[in-house]
Order: sequence, then C-alpha cells, then structure tokens
Amino acid sequence: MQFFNTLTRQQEEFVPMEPGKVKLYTCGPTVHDFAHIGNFRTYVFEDLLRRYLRYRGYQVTQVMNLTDVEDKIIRKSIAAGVHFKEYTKPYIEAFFEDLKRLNIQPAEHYPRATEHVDGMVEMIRDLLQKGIAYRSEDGSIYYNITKFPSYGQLAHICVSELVSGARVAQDEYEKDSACDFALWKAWDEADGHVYWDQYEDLGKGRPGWHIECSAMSRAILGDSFDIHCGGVDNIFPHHQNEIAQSEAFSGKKFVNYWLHSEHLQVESYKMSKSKGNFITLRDLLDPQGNPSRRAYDPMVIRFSLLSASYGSRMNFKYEGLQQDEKALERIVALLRRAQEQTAGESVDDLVEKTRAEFIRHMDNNLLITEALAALFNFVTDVNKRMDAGPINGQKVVEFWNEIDEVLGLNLKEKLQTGPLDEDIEKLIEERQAARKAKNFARSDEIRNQLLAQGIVLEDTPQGVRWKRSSP
RNA sequence: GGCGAUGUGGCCGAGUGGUUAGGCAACGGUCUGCAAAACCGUCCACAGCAGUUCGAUUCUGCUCGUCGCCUCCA
Repeated sequence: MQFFNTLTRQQEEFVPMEPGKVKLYTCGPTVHDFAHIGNFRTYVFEDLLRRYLRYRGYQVTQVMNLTDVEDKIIRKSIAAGVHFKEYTKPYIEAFFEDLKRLNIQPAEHYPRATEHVDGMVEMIRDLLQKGIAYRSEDGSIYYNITKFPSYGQLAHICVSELVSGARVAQDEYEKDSACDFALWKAWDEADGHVYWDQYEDLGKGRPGWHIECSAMSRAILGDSFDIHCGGVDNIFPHHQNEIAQSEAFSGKKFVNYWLHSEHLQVESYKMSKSKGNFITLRDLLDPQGNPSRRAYDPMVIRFSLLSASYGSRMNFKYEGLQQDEKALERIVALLRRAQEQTAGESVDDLVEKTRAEFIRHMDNNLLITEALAALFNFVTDVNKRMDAGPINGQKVVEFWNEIDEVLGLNLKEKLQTGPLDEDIEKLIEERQAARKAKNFARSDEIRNQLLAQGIVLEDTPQGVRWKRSSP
C-alpha cells in the first residue's frame, strides 16, 4: 500500500510502526458553526482511508479532535451573550449527526481541546524550560521557530523569505518574529469569560490553537504515530507548528505519513459566505436549502465526495450530484436483479478479478476513480452474464457488501424496499390483470398513479419489480 | 505584493515525445404493448500563444484562468 506523503512529496510504501496496527490522527472541526461540504470532503476522505486500512486487515486507532475554544468561538459566544461551552454545544451535536448521515464511521476518540489543557500546559512548560518558548511583554508565550532548524520543511517554505513577504506588519505583534506562534495567549478584555487561571506560572489566559493537536495526539496515540490527515490549508502553519512543538518536546519523530486532502470548490470558485456559494450538508438535505430546490440522498452526497480523488481539487456542482445519483442507481439495480437469482452460473471469476483490481488501485494512494471503474465493469459483466441465464446472485450481493465496507454507501439498505401498503399491492395486481387483458390504458394509468406516490414499476420476464424513486 | 500549486473531451480521471486509456453522465439503437432495467453503439480531449523536434497533450518560454499559503480556516 502506498500513500503520497506531504513531508517528502513522494508516494511511499506504507509501513506502520507496529505491524498490523495504524495510529491515525485526523484534524477535526472547529465547532463555531455547521460544517460545510468542503469540511465533509475531508472527513469522507479520512473515513475512506480508515475503512480501507481496516479492509486490508489493519487495526485502526483514529483520533479526531474537536476544537471547542478558539478566537471565532470566543468572539461569537460573547456576541451571543452565552458561555462558550453553551455556544458550541449545538454545533457539536450537529456535527455528530452529520457524520452519521454520511455514514462516516466513528473514530475511536473524539478529544476536545478544553479537556486537554493540562496536557498542553505540560508541553508549554517544557518548551519554556528548554528555552524554545519565550514570554512576551503582554504575558503571552510564543514558540521561537529559529530554535527548530527544519521549520518550514513540511510546506517547503523558506522561513526568511516568508517573513519578508508577509503582508501583516510585524510591529502589530508582541513576538520576536512574525512567524513565531502563540502557545499561550494572555487574557485580555476581548476574551471575556474565556480563560484559565489555575496555572500560576503561565498566568491567566488560554492555550494557542496549534498546541491542542500536539497535546491530544500525544495523550492518546503517544509521541509518535503513523498517519496524520487534514485539509491542505492546514499544512502551513498548523501542521508545521505541531511538528515543531511535538518534536521539540519529545525529541522523537512526530508523524511518519502526512496525508492532505485538497479543497472542494463550488462551481469552480472557492466556497465562501460572501460569494453566496457556501453549502452545508443540511442545505443539500433540505429542498429549500439549495438552488436546485430538491433534497439529495446523503449517500449520493457521500458518493460524490468520495468519487473524486482526494489529492486534487474537486469542483462541486449540483449537476454532478444528479449524475452521481444515476451512477449509484445503476449499482443498486444490479444488486436488486442479482438478489432475485439464487442458483445458477458462478460469478466467482468476476468477483476475484474485480477484487484484485479494486485492491490494486486502492493500494495506489487510494486511486478511487480506477477502483470504481473496476466496480462498474463488474456491473456490466454480471449483467451480461444474467442476460445469458441465471447466476448465483447471492455471491454478487455478498461481494458488494464486502466492498461496501470500504465505500460505506449502505447499498444493503437500498435493497430493503420494505413491505408495500395493501392498496398498493392491490393496484399492482389489478395492473397485472389489465396487462394480461391488454388493457394498456388502465395499466399505464396505474403505473403513473404509483409513480406519483414514489413507486417505480418495472416489468421483467420474471414478473413485476418495484422500487422507490429517489427523493 | 511575496512564495507555491494547478489547468486533459459534459464530469471524474490515467498516461505517453509518434499507436483508441478507463469509468460515469448524455445521446442513438436493440429489447419491451409502451416504459423501466439491461445490452450494443456514438461522443476522438489534453487552457492559449510561440519555440525545440521529422513529429508534442507529453520538453522550453510567455500569457491567461483557478486555487493555496503568507492572519483564523477541511
């Protein structure tokens, strides 16, 4: 299995620190608002990674942090006149609801920044003691990046150039260098009720943003772990700062593989509130929430986010969502058809060939487009075989359930169409009778009537098949 | 403004100095009472402009678009 490692800018063979086990840290949300679909692109990518690692036999320990104290949260909670923990609560709940709707597997740990302040303080004290951190005039504590020789390596940034090119005036800061970053921010009036004052040596204040990930990953995964993920915007400075803090503290290599997902754009432009193209998952699930005025199946959204390779920018379009919906239906139609065939020609050869291709491509830095292509070729091949005669359809369903452990599209659920109302059953029977009597006017009338109720009828040589239409 | 990415047919994408990548969607055909599903077929791209070369999507230069980082951000 190979991954593209941001640290080396190369695709590398994945070797875990401990055979058969993977320690994975994924940067989670800052819970000041509803997460948008760009955020979920990253979380879906991380979920795919996690599921695929498990599929390949690894035992995965995943940590996803929740940033529940930072500048925006403080500002918004004070503006709303509520305690910041009260302010973040509904967004935390919404986040977990959204994860569930997208069928993202729960991580093993969801630490919150506010629960790990002790751990952050321990690291800050150590860095102060080593002379890597310093206290500024206003009482804040900063990390001196010149004490970390490889600073800038992750982003391939030359620090001296960066400082001179920065568009923020250096004299706005209390720190020695524009790139030094806060470990501990001294309290000021704008922080209102948000402060920690039990650490007398640090003074009344709150932790800087970057230190939380260093402290939380250390607390749960240890000083070193295998994979760290996040969006590309985190490469610099956030992840670079994590490396600087953690490695200066422990003296060990922090992370072996850095995997970053590229951003999602909406209709070719950056998503932003001012442009009015800012989309949350909730907007897509609610017909009134988006310009195409319809609700989308969350699994279609998942498939859409999943089907573009994580390393390139994704262009999100409503039209694409409709196309992906059709593509998914093609798979579901195959399964529905195969499910009806219990005995017949073997499909083992197709299953084995497809599985091998799926693994070969997913092993190649999660090359999902090729992996999906192999699966769609499987759909065609199985359909052809079914056209020729009965097959062992159970094997097809079993294989898709296996693959769905990785894709997480809940295809199994789509097959459980559920019992129909009695009067609908009667209408279907009546239609069958009408067709037999060649009363096609009545037959089409019934079909249209049911379609209006969301029931799609298909006449097949084996009899009538029905399914529910998409939302 | 500084630094850095990226641009392949409607969409996702592999890849190469010269031979149709592939998948999805769309459209057409077959089948069907009509549909649906399925199958078959069609769609010959490489941002633009120069240059190198017998030949460039692939190499070089310039231009344009989009994006990222430099301040919080998946």
